[in-house]
Amino acid sequence: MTDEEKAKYFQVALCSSLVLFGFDGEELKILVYKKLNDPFKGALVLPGKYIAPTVSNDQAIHELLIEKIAYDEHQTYIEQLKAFTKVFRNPLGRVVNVAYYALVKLTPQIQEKVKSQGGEWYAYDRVPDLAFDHNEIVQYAKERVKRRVKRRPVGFNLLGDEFTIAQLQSLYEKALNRELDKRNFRKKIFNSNLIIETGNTTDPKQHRKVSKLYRFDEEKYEKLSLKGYDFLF
Amino acid sequence: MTDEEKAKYFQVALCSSLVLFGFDGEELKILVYKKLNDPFKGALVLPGKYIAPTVSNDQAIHELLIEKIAYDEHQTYIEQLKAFTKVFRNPLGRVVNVAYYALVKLTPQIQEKVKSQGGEWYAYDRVPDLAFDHNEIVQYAKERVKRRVKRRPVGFNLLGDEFTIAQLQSLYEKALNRELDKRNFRKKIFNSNLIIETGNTTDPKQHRKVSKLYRFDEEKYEKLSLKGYDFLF
DNA sequence: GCAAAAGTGTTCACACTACACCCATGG
DNA sequence: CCATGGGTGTAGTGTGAACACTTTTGC
Repeated sequence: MTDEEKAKYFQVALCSSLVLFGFDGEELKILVYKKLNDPFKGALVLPGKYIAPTVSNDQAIHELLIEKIAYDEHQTYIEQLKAFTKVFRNPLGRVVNVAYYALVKLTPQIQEKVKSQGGEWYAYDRVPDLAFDHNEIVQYAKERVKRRVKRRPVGFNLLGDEFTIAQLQSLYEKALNRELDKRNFRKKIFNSNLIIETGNTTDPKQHRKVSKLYRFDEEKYEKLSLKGYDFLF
Repeated sequence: MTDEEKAKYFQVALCSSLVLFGFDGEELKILVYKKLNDPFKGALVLPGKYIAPTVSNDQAIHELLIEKIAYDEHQTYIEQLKAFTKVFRNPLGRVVNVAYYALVKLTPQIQEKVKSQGGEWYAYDRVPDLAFDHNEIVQYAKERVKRRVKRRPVGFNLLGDEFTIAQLQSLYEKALNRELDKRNFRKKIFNSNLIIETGNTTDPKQHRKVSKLYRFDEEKYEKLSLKGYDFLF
């Protein structure tokens, strides 16, 4: 490649946006911010950042998650969505957005950190209009999550170490956007053998009736997934 | 963003590589080229090109397909795979590769065009080592195609307007990389109701016994897919 | 005693699997 | 007449969907 060609091609900027899904045991939510500077000052956008040529996208997303929610990387599922590449998606010039999504459990710590950063959570199906092409990114992320949840047990990243079957079901209902039958749900989950009873129960003061707590059997899943096992749903 | 920041960020180059799957009725193949200039002169690579900041990726892929195979865009399935973004994937500098894959039927015209361009087809499971991170891209593409073929009738793009059930089955066997039972295959395909008998048959001179030709019912598929219908397999 | 949430089985329909033989034709 | 490839049916198994009542306990 000649110097001239290099000058022609090497003038694109890179950024990454993140569709962060948080589950608080009740609602599945998406994180957005109000933009503090131009372009689109005041508009709502996904968390994101520009990426210097020397920085990897993974590194950038990692930094973004630290900065915005002080996350625990071992309990967070992250995956690239795809590149959003329209020529005029950003008024500053050609900016390619390599979008990601992540799934986290909403702990009080995260809630606080997000608040201090000016972030706002919106229910999964009530995300307002966003600037740039971020509506499209959110739409794409939702579809991806729906599919993933059906075929891989990614949902467990949205729950704590221990959870009740009811919480798990509620999560699946939110992500799949439809109601599920309690008995069928339990059957399916227990048949998968990927859930282990921990022996603990919920705090009897919080609910009428205590319920058993379970955890996800990661080891067994690793083994199964090596054999090309598909979850279910 | 200050001018300084702009200078810092706007120095990435964009390229797109294409994993082109071709089916000739027998074998499912992938197209590669021998690289004519540095870096990696002489190595095998996927077809691809650098993308100027003013050109969209879709446009670039379109041009690439025209240039390499003179394709018919209405009979070709194209989809973005994802962005490959490693910092040091290209010795020239930071180059983000937004990879695509496409599915085409190998007509004699395409075969000829490819030959004249110096392209070579390799059987799906016998693609040799490629330069850059193209092995990884091919691997990713194969997995994507396998999944797509299971859930959406994309396979039909690899066949002509009319095809026999045997051809269709052979294609599925190649893409899924396993053998299928003839009777079960026919049952599944006909139950989907997405296949229409055209009334024509294969040329009696070519085979011992003529067989019926079918075509894909695109209209019906459009309707079904709006309702969230998943193909099968 | 009642509201709220946990927990539990059965039946039916459908889809997937495995499996073997006859037919038409060209050579 | 035989080699090639097209075409066909059944039985068994497993999975998904629909559906209602009992138990516990805080108030």
